[in-house]
Amino acid sequence: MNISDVAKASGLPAKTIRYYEDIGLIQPKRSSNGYRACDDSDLHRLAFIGRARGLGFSIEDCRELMAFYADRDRASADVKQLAEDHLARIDVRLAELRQMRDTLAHLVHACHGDDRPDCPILSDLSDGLARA
Amino acid sequence: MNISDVAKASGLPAKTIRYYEDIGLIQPKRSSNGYRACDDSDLHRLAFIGRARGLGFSIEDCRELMAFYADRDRASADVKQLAEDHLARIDVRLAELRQMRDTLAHLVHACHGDDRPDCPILSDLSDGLARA
DNA sequence: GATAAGGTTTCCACTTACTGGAAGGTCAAG
DNA sequence: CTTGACCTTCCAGTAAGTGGAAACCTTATC
Repeated sequence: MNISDVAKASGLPAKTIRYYEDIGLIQPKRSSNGYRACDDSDLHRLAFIGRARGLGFSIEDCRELMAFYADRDRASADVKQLAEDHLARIDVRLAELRQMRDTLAHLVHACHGDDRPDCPILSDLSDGLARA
Repeated sequence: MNISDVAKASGLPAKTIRYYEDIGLIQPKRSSNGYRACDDSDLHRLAFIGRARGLGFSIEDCRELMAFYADRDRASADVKQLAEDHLARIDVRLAELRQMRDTLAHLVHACHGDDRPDCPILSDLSDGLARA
């Protein structure tokens, strides 16, 4: 398969696939013309990475997950630990975002949004009175 | 005020304040020794930026918000529009994160996390069966 | 006056995970 | 034989800082 075929099959942009090769996530063979010749295992790895990235795992996490996947003898506890750490980071980020959203929604609601210049959003940013 | 004083007062790292000057968000005067001599208006601007960043506004948004703030005649509708757009982006991000979190939590829960190699997390990443 | 500690300056590099674009080689069709 | 669609590499840029080096300034102490 040429790169655009794998791109279609994996759902990843060709550019991204080249990048993943650059950073050593895949090592596809090359055809005599220099084109990447991806096989099913390359596609499988890319799909794996795509799904892990879709769950928010970092590239380094993906590297580790793939190493875990390749090591048929590793303990599932190791994988679970990695996933739990990631989950905890997501929860932190979620809490932050919810807080932002609530404050922002409150401010947006308070702003009448008409032709007049008076604006509670700017007032709040300016004087730092964050009324929840 | 020297930079460390403003850092303390604004809650921003000195490095960040220098960076904000680099990109033109503030233009503090200089003392004869070359040190930045920040006045209250610099501090006010930094605090404003810090709060806007805390609400997740991008630097470019901050630039615009400060322009709005400086323009006493702009319509509050303009500010509200900017904030609403930002709120909408946050909502999208929140929905994505929640989806990630739910899928991930499900997988973590399904993984027994012991010494054995069998692991639903890796299985899912590998075969792409995302059972919600 | 010397020295040491601590604050400040600039500048350069690095981070994450790509993405865009340029210059050029390859392939299949007509 | 040319056209268009692929493909290649390499360089640069993104967001928003952060880390560190080398050098200058200030203040206190000896």
